[in-house]
Amino acid sequence: MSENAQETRIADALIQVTRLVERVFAEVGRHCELTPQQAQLLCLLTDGPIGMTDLSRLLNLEKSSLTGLVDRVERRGLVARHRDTCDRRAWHVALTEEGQRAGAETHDLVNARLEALAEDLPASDRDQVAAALVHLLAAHRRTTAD
Amino acid sequence: MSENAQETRIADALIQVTRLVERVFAEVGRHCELTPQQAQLLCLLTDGPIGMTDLSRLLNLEKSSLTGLVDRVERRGLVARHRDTCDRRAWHVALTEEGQRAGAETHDLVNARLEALAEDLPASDRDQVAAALVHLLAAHRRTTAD
DNA sequence: TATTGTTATACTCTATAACTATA
DNA sequence: TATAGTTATAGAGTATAACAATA
Repeated sequence: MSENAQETRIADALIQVTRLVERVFAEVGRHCELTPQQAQLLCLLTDGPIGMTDLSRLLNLEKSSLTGLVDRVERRGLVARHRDTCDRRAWHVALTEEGQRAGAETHDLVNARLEALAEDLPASDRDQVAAALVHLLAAHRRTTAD
Repeated sequence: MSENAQETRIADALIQVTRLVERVFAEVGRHCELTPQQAQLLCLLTDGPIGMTDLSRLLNLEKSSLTGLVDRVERRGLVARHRDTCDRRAWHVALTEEGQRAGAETHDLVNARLEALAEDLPASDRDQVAAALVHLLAAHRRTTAD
């Protein structure tokens, strides 16, 4: 019974954290003149080019939805599509020079905001949350890998 | 340096958790024939009626955006607007009888999915994550209260 | 005057279905 | 046949600005 209450608290906390992160992306995005979705896309691409199929999986988007999102950001000159050298059907999405700047700024601001929240925690807690969240994500991956 | 890496891991983990929760709402919503946003709204309302201003704060939405969201769900007969007895400008949004069913099902499914992830954690970790997340959220509230 | 909520408008976001090109 | 990505379409979601009604 008390165990159940514990679990409910986790679900609630996860949902609230989600709204917090969404808000951070919205606010940082607005500061950079990006929609939340565009901000997320640019953040992902700061690690390097990603193929459309991988992107749609990472962002939980149908391929056609991603096409539109990439179109709009490409129209603004922030990303470019490059043909895959091995598979002529596939494309990689990469940041342009201007996109690098916007992406880096967005990425840094988002991380700074999220890290600032964690900074408030005792160092031991910080490690534990990170580890536990990673554990949680791994649990999900195992579930969906079925 | 290693501390910084730790913090970065938290930010990344929070972002990935966010995408996971978004996905859960999308999948559960689809199962209930609701959009992710409608599913979230109905989940919130399972605790009882909420005023428009409070809802817009809880969902991070401009008032006008919320008006549209509530309109669409009201058109489907899942919620109804009721005048505030004290303030004639204000309205409360409440689930209809049909909305109760949809909201309860959505709420239960979402919580079950999220709790299932946590179940995989050792009980001690579970408590710690919940506590730490709550701490994180409190840190944010303190920040925005300025 | 300030607050609550709506309307009007113009986008962006998104999924579904049908399609093209390549593997 | 299967996969990578696009196009067409329709609707949902969202913010901004201007507004109405009430406090």
